[in-house]
Amino acid sequence: MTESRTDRDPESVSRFVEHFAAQLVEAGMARMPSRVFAALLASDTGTLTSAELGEQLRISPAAVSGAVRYLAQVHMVSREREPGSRRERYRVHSDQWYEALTNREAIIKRWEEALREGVAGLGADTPAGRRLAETLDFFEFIEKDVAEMMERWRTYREQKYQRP
Amino acid sequence: MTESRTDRDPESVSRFVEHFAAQLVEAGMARMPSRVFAALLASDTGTLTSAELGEQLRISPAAVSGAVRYLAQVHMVSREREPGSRRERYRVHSDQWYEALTNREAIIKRWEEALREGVAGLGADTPAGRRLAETLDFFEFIEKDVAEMMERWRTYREQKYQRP
DNA sequence: CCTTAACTTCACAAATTTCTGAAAGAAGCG
DNA sequence: CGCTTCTTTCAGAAATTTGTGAAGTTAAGG
Repeated sequence: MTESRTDRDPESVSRFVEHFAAQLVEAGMARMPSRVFAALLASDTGTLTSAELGEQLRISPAAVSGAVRYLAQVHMVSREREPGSRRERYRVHSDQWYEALTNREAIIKRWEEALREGVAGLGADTPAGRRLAETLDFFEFIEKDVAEMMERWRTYREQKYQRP
Repeated sequence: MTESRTDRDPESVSRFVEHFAAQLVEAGMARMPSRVFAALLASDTGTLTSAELGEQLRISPAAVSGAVRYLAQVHMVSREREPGSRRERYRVHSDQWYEALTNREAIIKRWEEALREGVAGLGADTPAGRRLAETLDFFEFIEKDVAEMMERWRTYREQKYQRP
């Protein structure tokens, strides 16, 4: 007998969720957001309600709330309201995943700003100032290049998955 | 009167160090490694001894040791022994900076592995399995592209700074 | 309107991380 | 070889972070 979509092996799901979340944690993301994101990735529809997340991950509504607030802020998850209900659903779009990566831009921008101030403060003609300037140069270079890379990915993806 | 290289305005140095370190912390790096790295970036020669770091940042030798152990592990700093001394010097090469970024490869590799297992466990023909597969596809794509990007940077840099 | 389901916020307890001082461990130099 | 200087390790105190229960807020549905 073939399994319906709703009773997929919870064991397999949980194994993936915890394993993938562990990798995200190792990369610096907090635990609850990592677990919630992984659970959404592994869901059938790409959406889960707050209650489903709490039950599946064995965490309190408060923990779900905190995790989702963070994920929404960095654009890895979006929130939807089911019409005619007070349930909220959280959704992962497969393409938000890399938009989130692009959002590293904001971080890099601040690094660049700090470096610029450093060059000014220490003097562009000092050894340290030159080092900072070259570092800044590197960030400016990759920033531009990353944008182009994302463009290439979009092209590749549209062509491969026939879905703009 | 013009300042010698050794008595640059400590105020400016400190301002840059703490400001830049704060940005690194925000990006997920621990505080001491962030401060130590920033101090090295802002040093004249790109090298500092353990004692100099401790004094400048007002931290214990133990803290320096821990921070440097981490930085060396992720290849953001290398250790050198001054010949004929038991002093150790820590150095930041301007090009280790981006080699460290490349080291993100290791992290991405583990993500890919976890995703592959997920696809296998959930079934490549399920909605969730397809979502994971596309995410995996994305990582494989950018992994290749990042390598090429670093190559372009090296070329650009050599040409601009006349220093292979 | 009032009730009730659902999410959020808040204060706190628990767990974890961070940094230090003290002691132990290398390595130059006489 | 032993003294001295520098670095590392380790146990623990202090600070921070994390997750919870409980109270508070919002909005659907009668």
